[in-house]
Amino acid sequence: TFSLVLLIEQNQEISFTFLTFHHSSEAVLFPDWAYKPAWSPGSRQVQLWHFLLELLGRGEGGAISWGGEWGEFIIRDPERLARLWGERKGKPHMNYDKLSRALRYYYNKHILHKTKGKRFTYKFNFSKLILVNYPGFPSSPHRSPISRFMFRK
DNA sequence: CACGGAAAGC
DNA sequence: GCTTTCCGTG
Repeated sequence: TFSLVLLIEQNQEISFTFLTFHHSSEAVLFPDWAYKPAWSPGSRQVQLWHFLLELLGRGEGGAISWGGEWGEFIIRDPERLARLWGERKGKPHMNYDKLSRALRYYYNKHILHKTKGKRFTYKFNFSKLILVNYPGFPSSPHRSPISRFMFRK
């Protein structure tokens, strides 16, 4: 588990996505700016793990859903998930073979690991999740207009 | 299926 | 830098 401290400045509204887990009393509160794609100029485009959290947070359930363990998720419909991801990225030929290669690149970056022996099952390394910087926080020396969560190495 | 190298795309 | 594409290997 980890705790999150937020510094709220005056008159600032922050939208949150509340991610809950089926078989756990634990939950993660994600500020939307921490992982959702920004639309402002200079924005980076959405990353796959952002997209996965977005679907999981919506509880959409058909293509992907949380598993039994903390941070674990199961891809219920691999080709449908790939199609949704492909639509988001403008890649009409996306499929699970290619999407899963992108997931495997996350292993070395400590974002995900595989739940071995369980088909289509991966696990977020939430214990390595850290907050980089808060948008507009004046004392941050290297502040950028877009703040993010990152997975600590 | 799952893995990871290699190369290309953006 | 983060995939996307392709593919040989277990």
